[in-house]
Amino acid sequence: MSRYDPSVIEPRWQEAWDKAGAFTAVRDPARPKYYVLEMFPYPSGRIHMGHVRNYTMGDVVARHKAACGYSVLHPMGWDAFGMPAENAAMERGGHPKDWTYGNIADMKAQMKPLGLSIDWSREFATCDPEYYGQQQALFIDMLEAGLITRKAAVVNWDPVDMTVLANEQVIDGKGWRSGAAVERRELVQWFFKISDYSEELLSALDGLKDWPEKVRLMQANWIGKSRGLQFAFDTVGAPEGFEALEVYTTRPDTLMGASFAAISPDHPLAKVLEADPQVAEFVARCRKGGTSAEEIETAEKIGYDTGIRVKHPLDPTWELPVWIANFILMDYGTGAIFGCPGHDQRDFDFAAKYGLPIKAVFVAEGAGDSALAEAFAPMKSEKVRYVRGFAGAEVQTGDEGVAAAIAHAEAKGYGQGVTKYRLRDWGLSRQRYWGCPIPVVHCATCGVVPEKKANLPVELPYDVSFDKPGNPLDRHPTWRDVPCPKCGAAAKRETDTMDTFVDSSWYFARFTSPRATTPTVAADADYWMNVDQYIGGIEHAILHLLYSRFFARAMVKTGHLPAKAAEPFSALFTQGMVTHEIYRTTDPQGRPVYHLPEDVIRSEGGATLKDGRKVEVIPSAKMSKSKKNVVDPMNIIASFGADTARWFVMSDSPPERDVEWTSSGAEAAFKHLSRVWALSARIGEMPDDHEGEGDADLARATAKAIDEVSRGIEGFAFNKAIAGLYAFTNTLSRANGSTGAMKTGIRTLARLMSPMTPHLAEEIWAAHAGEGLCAQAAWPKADPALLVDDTVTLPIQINGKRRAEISVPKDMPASEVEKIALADEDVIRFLAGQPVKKIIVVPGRIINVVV
RNA sequence: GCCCGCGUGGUGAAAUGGUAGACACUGGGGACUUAAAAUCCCUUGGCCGCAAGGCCGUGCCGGUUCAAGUCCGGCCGCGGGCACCA
Repeated sequence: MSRYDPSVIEPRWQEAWDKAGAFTAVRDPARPKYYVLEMFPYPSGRIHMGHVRNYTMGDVVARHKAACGYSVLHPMGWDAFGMPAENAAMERGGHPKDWTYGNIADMKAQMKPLGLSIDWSREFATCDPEYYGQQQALFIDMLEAGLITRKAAVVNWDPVDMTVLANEQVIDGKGWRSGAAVERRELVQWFFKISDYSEELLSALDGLKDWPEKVRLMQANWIGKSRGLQFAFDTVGAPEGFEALEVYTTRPDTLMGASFAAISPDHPLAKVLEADPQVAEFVARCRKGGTSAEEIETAEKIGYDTGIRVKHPLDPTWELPVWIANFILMDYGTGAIFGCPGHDQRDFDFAAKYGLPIKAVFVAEGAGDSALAEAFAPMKSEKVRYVRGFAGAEVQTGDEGVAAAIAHAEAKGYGQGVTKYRLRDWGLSRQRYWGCPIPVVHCATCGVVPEKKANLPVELPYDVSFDKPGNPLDRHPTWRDVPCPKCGAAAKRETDTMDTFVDSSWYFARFTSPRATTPTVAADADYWMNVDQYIGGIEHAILHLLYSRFFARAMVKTGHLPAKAAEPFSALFTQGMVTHEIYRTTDPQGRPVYHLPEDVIRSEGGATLKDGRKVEVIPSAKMSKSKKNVVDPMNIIASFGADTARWFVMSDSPPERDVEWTSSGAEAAFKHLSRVWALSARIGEMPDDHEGEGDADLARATAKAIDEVSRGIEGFAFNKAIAGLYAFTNTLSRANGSTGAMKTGIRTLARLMSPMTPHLAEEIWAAHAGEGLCAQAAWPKADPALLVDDTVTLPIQINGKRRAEISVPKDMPASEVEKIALADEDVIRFLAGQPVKKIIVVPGRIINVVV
């Protein structure tokens, strides 16, 4: 008997599939279609275990659906623009384009041996001019449809390198290269008007039944719909034009607890006050640090008393001071608030720091003894007492209290109920080279002019240098100087490029007609859209998926997608991440340096580098290029083959859960596949006339395996499907059935394993006279009659503790079961003559005797 | 800081509110072998017990229920996202 040798088997079958065109997606109106897509990779150059897990999952689904008779589209491409290519150019020289295409070639060479059922004829990279040219066409259509606008936005500014930084490049408030303190600076940029779709993107979440609940919840919170009160304070001592100060609050029920008003450092009033050098200095202090929400909200709260006062809307004699505060965001509401330290933690922290009054409006029952509460008159309520309130208003809490307060304001005429969304417009401008050029020209006379579609793609120039920080397009000698497309006068091309999220917001649509000279083709988009199953990491739960939902709507509006594709992903599965320990040392400047697992020697007590230096081990976290905690699946494939790698990543851990990568399981997976190989060979050597015994049991086990594996795959419980395959393999290898029954068993096993281990499955299929390619054979069906056992074993509990069990025919009436249970000798022993109060019989499940 | 999730043996895990630990990994014991590897068999949550068997056990504290890993309330710990990482 020959040894299981994947290095011989796997290339053979990959060639056979190629030859048969087994995975070429065909638009076949006679068959139902199925579009399965895994989030496409960034071409870092190396695939890692997260990729293997992601693509194997998609491949299992694709192969299973194909076997079930669907016309399957399972494409692959490259999310190829982005900062790492520019960083590589800066660090190692070379060109981002060469680096990227080199990486694509390397990664594709690593993916091919995995034996994925991908239609490679549809492959593209987002940095292909044929792709981004169509993206530029979409941009122009969206601009004309009013979906794009220009406005000022804050960016991270590195004052030494004189360049814009990504949040990732801001470390502890400092630029990653220069080390200079980062500032927030305003820049005029392009925006997609995604906020126009806030309500629709929110309400349509309800229809996404096959999305994980948590992703819908995260998106809903991100969109952040709130109902609140907008009203104007009358000001005292404010500059001209600021006689009123508009504020928005989601807690108008706490209006009587107001102790100050505060405005954002970016508020128009603050800008006027900046004429005062003291204010200017304070505002400059507020601008220190990066733009990320985390940084802004965890920064120490600082404030500046402007000396301006506002009158409380319910009592004109009651004046509140107006502060400028760094924690007020201009992006949300009106950029101005009233502070109620009694009911808001941030306001409380601020008031405590600056000695502002803290007033409670609601006081919990039982807390009434505090000096604070006693100062006010008690009010009626179950849970709270209203201390200071609106004249004549009933005391209410929560949403009802907010609604009552809004109604009160509207009746009295000092404010209106307003619905706001936290969702901001999507800023797409990036001051970087390696992205899709924004196809517009700035003309002194015509203003902003879109490029003519005939001139697309606006291609990136190759002759650029990365020896200076900043965007090389900005200083390119000729690329930016072009005639105005409208008047022909000398004009300048936009040098900002698009956010890479734009590239990934429509690639799924492009896969339906990847070579077309328009972004999409109606017949193809109509047939293939929507994506029936989208698979990717939970880290994309908000941004990528929300942007894609917006883009699909924009493409419907501009005629590039059918209306049904407004929600582009019918079903979503978010796989868990593959995690790994992180290995860190520090450089002489005290900055962290990370090390690849393959460069680290891990031992019982700790870890060292090969040169003996000690390495700090940080607990397992998401595999990321920046932390270098990535493992190379190529080593596993080289030693054990792709089927082992695929089997290993699909077994054990449920796919939605994070899994820590360990090397121990790989060998075990290989051993198991070798056992299956040996089993297949043994059955192949059985004499044709062997009669054996237990064929009926074997048929039952086969049916059970088909059922378990099918349900496992359909329910995204691949680990359970594999558990079923282990059980069936064990049964089959211990069985002594007739030759015919054994062959049926091993053929079924091959068919059931084929989504996970397609090469081994083909080999076994061929050895046991399966017709054609296993990859193109129909999925087996379980005989339902064989799935039900005639007798069931029922546990008997006494007061909820399991004490005995009985075996009864599966359809025995409950009254009979009860009698048998009470006659059981273990039950009699445990009851010890106590009278039975109650007996619960759950048919086919359990019996509980209560005494 | 805000939003979301997760927590079960030595390990990965399983369990429509109904026998907790299926299926594996590791460990232990055995068979085969001159020996080792490979392979096969048994065993493997903890404690008590010669055994039969018993008690305890799903991060912690409480609650609902005939019955809770599962439902509810409160904590603790860990992880993901936070709009210019992809």
